[in-house]
Amino acid sequence: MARPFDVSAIEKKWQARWLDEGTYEVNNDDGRERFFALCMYPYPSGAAHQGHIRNYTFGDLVVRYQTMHGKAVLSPFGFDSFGLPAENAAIKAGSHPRQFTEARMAELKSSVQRLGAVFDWRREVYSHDPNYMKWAQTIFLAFFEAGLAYRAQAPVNWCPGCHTVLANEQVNADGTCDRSGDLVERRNLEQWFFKITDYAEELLNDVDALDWPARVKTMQRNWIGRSEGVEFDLALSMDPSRALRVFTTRPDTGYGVTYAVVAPEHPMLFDLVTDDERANVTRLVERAKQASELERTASSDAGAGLEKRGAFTGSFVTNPFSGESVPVYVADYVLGTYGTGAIMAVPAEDERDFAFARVHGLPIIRTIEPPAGHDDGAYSGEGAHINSGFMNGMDVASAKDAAAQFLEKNAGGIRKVNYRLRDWLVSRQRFWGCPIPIVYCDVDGIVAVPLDQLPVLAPDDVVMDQSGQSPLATHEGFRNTTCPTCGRPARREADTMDTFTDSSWYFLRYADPFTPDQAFDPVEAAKWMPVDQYIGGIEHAILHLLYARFYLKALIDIGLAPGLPREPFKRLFTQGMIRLDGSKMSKSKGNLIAPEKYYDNVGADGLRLFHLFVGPPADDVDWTAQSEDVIEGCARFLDRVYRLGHYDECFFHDEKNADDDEVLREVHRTIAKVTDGLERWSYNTAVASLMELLNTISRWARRPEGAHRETLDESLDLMLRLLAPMAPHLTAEMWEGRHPGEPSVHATSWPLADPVLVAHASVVMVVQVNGKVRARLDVRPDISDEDASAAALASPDVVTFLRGALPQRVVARAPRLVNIII
RNA sequence: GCCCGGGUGGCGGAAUGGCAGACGCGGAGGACUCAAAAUCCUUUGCUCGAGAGGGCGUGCGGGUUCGAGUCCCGCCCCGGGCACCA
Repeated sequence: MARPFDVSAIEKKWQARWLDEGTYEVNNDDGRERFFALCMYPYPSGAAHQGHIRNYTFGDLVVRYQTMHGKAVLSPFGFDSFGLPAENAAIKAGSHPRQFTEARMAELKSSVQRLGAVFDWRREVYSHDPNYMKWAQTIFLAFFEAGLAYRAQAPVNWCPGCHTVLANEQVNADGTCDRSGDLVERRNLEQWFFKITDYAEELLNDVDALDWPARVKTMQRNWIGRSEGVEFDLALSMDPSRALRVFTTRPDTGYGVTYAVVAPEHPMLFDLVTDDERANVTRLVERAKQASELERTASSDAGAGLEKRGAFTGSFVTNPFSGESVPVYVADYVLGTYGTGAIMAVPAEDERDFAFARVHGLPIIRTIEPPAGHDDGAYSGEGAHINSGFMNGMDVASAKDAAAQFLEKNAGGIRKVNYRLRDWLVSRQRFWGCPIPIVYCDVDGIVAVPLDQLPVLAPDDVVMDQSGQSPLATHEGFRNTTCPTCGRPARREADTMDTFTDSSWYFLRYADPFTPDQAFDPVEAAKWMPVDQYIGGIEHAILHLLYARFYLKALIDIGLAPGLPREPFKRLFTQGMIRLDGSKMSKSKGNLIAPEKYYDNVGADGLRLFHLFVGPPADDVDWTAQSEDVIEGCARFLDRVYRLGHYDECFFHDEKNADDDEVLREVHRTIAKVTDGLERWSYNTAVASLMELLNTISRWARRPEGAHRETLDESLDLMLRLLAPMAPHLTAEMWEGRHPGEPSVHATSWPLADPVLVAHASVVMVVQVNGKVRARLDVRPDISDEDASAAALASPDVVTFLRGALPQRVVARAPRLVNIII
């Protein structure tokens, strides 16, 4: 489309100026009120895609808006530059992931600059910068010192597609890899973990106070999964001196325990198995070991396959409530990693136990009277206890308490809180990540690399063959070293850290990237933290946001971040994703609509306006054939702003009159609406009210009788200031033309609505008869209910409509409405 | 199965319990033009009516209220998250 101004020239001019003049650089000693605005650390996948554009459009609006409020706004940029795609691409191309990554970084950087998003580029940080790695490794070692990083053998998730282990958080519910979609395998490996479970309680409690979207908070709470219950002993019937320890959240249903179950991984399992049952049990355990999570959880509902998936051990334990002997089974529906890895089974009140009991012909004893009409299945709701000795008649809560006391007295019971959250597995058998700075010595064991030898950098000549072994393990020059403690030959750790470790503290480095001798100076970081507004995708609702919260708490506790707030992100906004044909638009799906094609035509301002206007920022956007038209519509709006600003077809008169005043009032109402819209993330309506204002001003100034020139200028200036955070290039250019030699529009303050002007001189009052609109009257905004009713009843339309009928009742809500009931 | 969202014109979407459909896209008609593009103007929920005007309309069924897209109860459908966590 033909544009009335040179889009490219204007945009290039201002982008260069913001960059060259360091307009959006802020120093840590800035005296203004501070605001930390942050978009999530992007993975450099190449030129920005629409998701990035959306993210930085919102982020840049916040930066410019808060700056216009007189604040020192920290707006940093950097790259989450380690990661698998670069390594895989490098393997394919026979190059080094660094080359690949840095080329993609340059592309992404140039396309966010092309959008006109402004940053303090002096603070740029990227994960594979040796200077960043040094501090990443220092933090790892500090965690190690403090016992927060440890090495353990554990059944872990192995992704055959990614050739590495994954954290629990990276495995989907169906047992597939979050990244590659491959079915994840279980392997028993020795790996590094971070003790995030130490923080489960605090991570859960602190969620409450966060100004985050409710659903993200819920997802975090669910992921942590706190449950209160009792851990106690089930004594072996044959040998009461030994016991099976179990955890339950429903001790009140103890009289209904008709069997017990241990997980296939349970350490006591083979003590319990009798000779007769050994073959069956072994078969089940072998199968469970090899089964993927998917297979193990697949047929959960129907009850199909349950028979195969459980076996009698031959042993019995005593139900401490009833004193009866009940059989012990092994079944893979019980997890080795949760609670004690063993449960008391109550089929009447637990669906899973019920399904298993049905298949294996185990007795079912109700301990809670189900409500009338309940089928014969498990009932886990409220109700009075039956068949429960001392608990008969009690409700669930009091029975739980009574049962807990009973178990404390008679079965070694203790009340316990369990969490679903597991420790964070951070080892990755890949090359393109930050090496774990550890050395293994036959004499001294696991030894930290001395701080003055950091960073540990991977050599460049490593073969990345995806054999499943860490690429670094095959590089003898890297692998062989000497023990820092005893000097004898030793071997380096060959795994790298999960890249989520990099994104767990980058915001702290942003706050103080200048300190040479530590990751960040806590005094400097405290000046900016917490992040006032964090913006990113919903896909990070659990992983990144949970890890980063953990990191900050841990850093404070081990003394690396004294004085910092314990939560990193005060406010979070999660933008909707962009979909094309129903699926998420992403590089990996290959369904990108590149922003470049719009830059030359509608320009960055037009594209930004589209993302602001197309719908609520939190909602997903469906990219359709219509999107192109809407983008053009946004550009058309900017063209009209430009033409009006140059008085195309405008006429003028000298004496200010009531029409002119009314337009100025509309301008002030728009200030109020736009401000409100920007504050509550209703960007689409903020843009809409500016469009409306443009229509109003434009119609007024182009009437033959014309507009008052000074009022028009005042209105245009205010409109440009409101539009400045949304369409920064055009508004900067127009402002410069209208105010040569004065500070830029972005250096002006955010307009304040004058409450006197916002108030309406007269308002339209609706008159209803029986709830239907029958008349509209102009009234003063401060009209009383009585006067409003009188005016309504006197209005000719109403009189005609009533035709003498007598009002039964008149409801007045002055000045908005009067409803006459007949 | 459980927990969140959501369901409004042809489309994206607006609406502190008070004029449903702001704003934009698309459509129709018109002005300008030799013509087109661009621009501007008018119009645009459905329906009955020549018109004035009327009726109906926010997934479905009830309810509260003078008044419900909005609140309550019961459903249906769509999207997302979680799902043997004892």
